[in-house]
Amino acid sequence: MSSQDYQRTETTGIDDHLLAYFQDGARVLGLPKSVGEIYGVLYITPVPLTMIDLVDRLSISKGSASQGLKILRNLGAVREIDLQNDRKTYFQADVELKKLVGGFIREKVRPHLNSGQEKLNQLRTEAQNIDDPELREFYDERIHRLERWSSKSNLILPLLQKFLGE
Amino acid sequence: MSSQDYQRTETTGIDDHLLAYFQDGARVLGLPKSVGEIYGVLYITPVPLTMIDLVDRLSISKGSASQGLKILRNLGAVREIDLQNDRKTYFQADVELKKLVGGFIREKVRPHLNSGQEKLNQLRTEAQNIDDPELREFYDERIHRLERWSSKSNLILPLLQKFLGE
DNA sequence: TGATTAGTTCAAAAAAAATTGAACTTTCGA
DNA sequence: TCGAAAGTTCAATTTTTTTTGAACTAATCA
Repeated sequence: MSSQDYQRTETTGIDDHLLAYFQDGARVLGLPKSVGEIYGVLYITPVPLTMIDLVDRLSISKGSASQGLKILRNLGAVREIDLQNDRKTYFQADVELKKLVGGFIREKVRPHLNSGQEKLNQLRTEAQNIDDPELREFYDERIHRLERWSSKSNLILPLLQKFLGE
Repeated sequence: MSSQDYQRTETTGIDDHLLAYFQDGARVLGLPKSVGEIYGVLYITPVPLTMIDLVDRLSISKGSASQGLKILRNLGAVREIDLQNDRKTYFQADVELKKLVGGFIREKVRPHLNSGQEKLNQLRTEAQNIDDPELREFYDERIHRLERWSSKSNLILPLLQKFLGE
């Protein structure tokens, strides 16, 4: 069964609502709407689809589809399928959220946490150069709070990942 | 000690890096940069500040400051202080992250989860109208996965809140 | 009361982010 | 080896979000 053969029938109402669901989901994660839509269509389609299928179905440009699929692949939300005797690449949603959660943490959360930690280190160094002891102490305390928060987040991420990834 | 009296001295380097830190933090939470900056300045200033102090310090418009403070107040990230014999309202950062985390979940996360759950209910209803039994089963299974995910998120939010709110 | 300052609101401008589409590369088949 | 289809890239455009600034309300004081 190829992506052309699969005919959709009475599912238009569902599809609209499903797309809205995934558009919203993308927003929450800070991803472009189109990325949510692409994942949505793949999620609800029983057969793998090509990029062109997505372009047709969603009326988006090849550029968007290509970019969106790249993002989804990097997140691990979408699987690539190469068939022999077929030049096209087919895509399928990874419905296990394990990978998606992991990918999101890896791509979107960790980098921010890490750069944040670096910035805190800089701040700590600079705070040492404050002459006024009272003010220095104040800064130290505030920076310390941020460091605690930062390490707490680092601590909780793997747990979150374990819990959410069924 | 009023907001005018408090003179900053050798903290310019720190302040730049601190602002960068909070700008980034705002981005992560999907908030405007200026909101992060406002919170940042309040966070690192030992005395409460007025809106005009923030306008001056950050070179932003009154409109931005007013809007930003509104957002921060709604999140519970910032406290309002009214002094008698003083028409101005002073603002202070709530450095306990408890409230900020709570506010963020309440204002930004919950609404999405709730509207998502509504959308899922609709989807479930619509799926019942699919004639083809095989296709219906497929949709049912996929929707069920989303429901599981949704309730899992609902379950974890209070825990997250408890853990992160020192 | 009128002048002055604090603060809000919102339409318009500016900035940022997403999307398009055309030019390009690669791959396969005839 | 050529042509056609798949897929990528990126400058230009469109859309969305944020910020500004001017007009407004409200409160204080002389």
